This record gives sequence, C-alpha cells and structure tokens, in this order.
Amino acid sequence: MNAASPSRIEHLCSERGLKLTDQRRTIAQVLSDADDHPDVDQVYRRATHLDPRISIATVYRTVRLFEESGILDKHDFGDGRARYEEVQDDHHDHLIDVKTGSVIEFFNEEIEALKSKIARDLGYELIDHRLELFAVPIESVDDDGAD
Amino acid sequence: MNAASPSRIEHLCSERGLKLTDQRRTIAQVLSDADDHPDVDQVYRRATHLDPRISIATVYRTVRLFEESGILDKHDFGDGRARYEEVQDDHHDHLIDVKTGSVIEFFNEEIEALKSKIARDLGYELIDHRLELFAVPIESVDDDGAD
DNA sequence: TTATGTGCAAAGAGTTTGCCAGCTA
DNA sequence: TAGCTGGCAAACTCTTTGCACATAA
Repeated sequence: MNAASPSRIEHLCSERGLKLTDQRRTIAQVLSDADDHPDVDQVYRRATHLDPRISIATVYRTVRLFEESGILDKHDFGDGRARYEEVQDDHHDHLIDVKTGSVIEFFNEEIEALKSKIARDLGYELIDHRLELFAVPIESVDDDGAD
Repeated sequence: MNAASPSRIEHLCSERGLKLTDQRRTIAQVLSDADDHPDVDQVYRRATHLDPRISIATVYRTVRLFEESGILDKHDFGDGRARYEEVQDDHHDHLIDVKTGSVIEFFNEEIEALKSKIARDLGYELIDHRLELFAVPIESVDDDGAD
C-alpha cells in the first residue's frame, strides 16, 4: 500500500510536467489512497471531503487528464459509468461480485496467453482486452435469495 | 403486415405472448437480418428505412423488451452505447477490430473452462462474463500507418 | 372493447465544454 | 506575467418516461 505524503500519482504529475494545483493534488491523493475502483462521483465526494473547493467538472477533467497521461486506468464494469484505478505494473482482470458490487482483481497466466493466441489465430494482433467475470459468492448460491 | 418473411424473432414474440405490432415486426425483421451488432440508432435507421412509422423511443422500448424476453443479447463494446444481437445457442466472445470497428465472434473452450475455474477458485459462482479482445489485423501492424 | 403499444417531447444520468476569473510555474 | 486551470452552468449523448392517442387480440 502507499504511504501517505506526496502520492505516487502526484509524483507522476510533476514528472510529466502537469501543473500541480490543489485540486489535482487532492484528486491524486484520493486515487492513490483508493484500493477500490471509484467512479467519478465517488472520487468527487472523497475529494470534496478533503477540500470542498473542487467541482465535479474538475474531477472529470482531471481523471481524463490522468488517464491520457497513463496515470490512471479507466474501466467500464457495465453499470454505465466509468471507474478508475491507478495504473499498475501487473496486468489483471476483474471479477465483479454482483451481490455487493465489489470488485476483485485477479491474474491468470493461462488466460492471458490464450487471449493473444486467439487473436493471432484470427489474424489479429491483440492491442487491448477486457475480461470481466460477474459472479456471486459460492455460499450464496444455495441462498434462498432473501435479498 | 409482412407475412412474407416471418423472422425468427417475430416467431418468438408470439410464442411469448407479446403483442405483435407493425413496429415490433419491423424491428424484429431488422434484428433477424442483421449479421452485425447494431446499436439502437442503427436499428432505428434500418427500421425506419423499412417503415418510417417508427420512433426512436419505440426502438429503445422494443430492444429492451426483447432483451428481457431473452430474445436479444445486449452488449457493451466500450463505446458508450448498447449493441444488440439475436440470442444464439452457442456462447461466444467478441474480438473488436479497432481499425474498422467490425466485430468477430469466436468461441474457445479452454477459455470458457478457465473462466469458471478462476471464479470458483476465488470462491465465486460464475453468473455471467464478458471477454472482449481489441485488436488490429496482423498485416496492418507492419503497416506504416498510412491510414 | 380493453389492456397495451406508440409518438412526441421532456426528463434523466453521465460527461463535456465555453467563458472568464484565478492560480501555477 | 503568461498561460494553463477551475467553477459554473449550459450543452451533449444515450436512454427513459409521462401523456394522449392508436391498435392488437
């Protein structure tokens, strides 16, 4: 996990010559601290909690900027809004717990290899991919669905 | 009434007791004829081409109805709008040609098995999943990008 | 006939943007 | 200081919905 202090994202910003405003610093902090995949509204709420001087428009502009700068990854888990997470060294896919909405990251070498192979077999060079598993905890399968 | 070519979808509608209006018949026709994954606007344009008496609202309502009736599958290929295709017997995933936007369907048994296994290993029961490969034709990789 | 479907336009959700003041480098 | 940045609200895209009228069964 990240220690406090100048967030890793904040560091990347200056490296890339991005002007570091208070708003960006705060948003960077929020995203560095997040260990989930917050959507814009969640980022906005966490950020304004730290500093009310931030508008939703700035959050949109900033996450887009960060994404274009290769600082953030943007995900679409099918709920109609974008989710963000810090770019990580290791690639991983996502399993979405449809009961709770929580997201579990996983990595599977076999499946990674298969993705490339499938694309190649079809005459394509893989550029990007997306694998999402929607699932429920095994215990709750027997559950009577008293949800 | 175009009893000439009663589309498979049209047949499913009556089976399920859905009222068969001209609009629904036309939309069913469009979707049965489609061998791609049209979005709502494409369905709308193809449908109005056959019968101008159709509004976009009806297309939205109808594809939703069809989807809820298990007649259509709804996809999200990451471009911010829903795409539809007739439900098929065989499950398949999608490879999206990012150069042309065309979509290729494929099936890979190994990857299907792995999906379930991964979920199970994480303590989950797989309900649904989504695998999309974004790729470019191999020839165009060497291409100097004279696009 | 009667429940249901449709068109139209307005409403919604998520996201982007024009404009001008404010702040960073 | 010069130019990028942020706030606000309007605009945009995709989708849904309220209402009055039309229609399938």
